[in-house]
Amino acid sequence: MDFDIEDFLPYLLNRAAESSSMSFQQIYKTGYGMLRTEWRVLFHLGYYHEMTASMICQMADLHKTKVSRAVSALEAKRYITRILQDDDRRFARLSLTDKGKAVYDDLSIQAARFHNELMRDFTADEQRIFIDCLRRLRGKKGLF
Amino acid sequence: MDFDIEDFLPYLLNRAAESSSMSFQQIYKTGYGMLRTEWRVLFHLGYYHEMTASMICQMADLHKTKVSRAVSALEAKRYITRILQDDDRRFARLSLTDKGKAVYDDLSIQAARFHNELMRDFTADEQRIFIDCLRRLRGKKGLF
DNA sequence: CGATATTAGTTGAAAATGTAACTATCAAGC
DNA sequence: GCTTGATAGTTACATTTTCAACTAATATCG
Repeated sequence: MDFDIEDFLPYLLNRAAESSSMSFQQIYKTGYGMLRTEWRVLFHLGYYHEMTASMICQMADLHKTKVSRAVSALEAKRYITRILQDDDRRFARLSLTDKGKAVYDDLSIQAARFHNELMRDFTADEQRIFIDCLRRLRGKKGLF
Repeated sequence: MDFDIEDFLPYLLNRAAESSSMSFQQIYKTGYGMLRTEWRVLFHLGYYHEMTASMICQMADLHKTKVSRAVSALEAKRYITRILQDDDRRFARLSLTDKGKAVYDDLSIQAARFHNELMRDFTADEQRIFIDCLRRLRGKKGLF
């Protein structure tokens, strides 16, 4: 039950997350002037094709104000469009423009390469367990 | 080489990190009015007893401005003291006050409990591999 | 139908962070 | 000892994030 600073899970996770995110950030930041949240929104739309802002909030664990601002920024860059849903005009269906799709295509290839690069040092078993642990952890909330 | 959004490592790491950090944040935030960086600085000092700000920067992967501000905040709360080093007055040796030590003692117990709670669902093997992967990842930089 | 409650999303102000320029102290070379 | 160059840490300013209040549209209940 002793506290070992170097093994404290939230700390380890944060450092690993920051370290990997900062590296990859170079690509979408210098390449396309996007912030992390914008990249997140973009790849959700690239992957799931059409979503509302609140769906993105839920799936990506992002606050609605962050998504709202990211969506505005992406719209200003002409990477996405919003179309108000006719039967419920509170919703806006978001999707990528051709330009946004091209950016997604480029970045998703680089993301896959980056991911594989990060994983390269791990054995297949390690990779499987690692990813599995992360997924199981992701959903855990409100323990304390 | 396909891009699977749900397995993209930086994304998984970020969500797991955020999820666990937000939970634990409740404790030091509501209990002691600290921010995440302050908690990080505090536990480094509690664990390593005496450090300079730049040592903390290095070990905790924190920018010096963040540490500088956290140190000021902790000092204002009377959790730490700084003593200028006599032979090199650029350095300040940071250490916990009794009050700070008490806070650390409390929080480190809760941190250990929290950590174990998070780990509980994993087998011993999974835990070992998981932690090991995180540690190995933490150091990786500048791949891209 | 009309009042109230929800839900989607936006906006403004305050807090936090990142960047870059700064001060202060020490080290090295001449 | 004086100039130049590092290093520790701070501060000012711009960007980003967070929090709370807000608008607009729909749902619910009498």
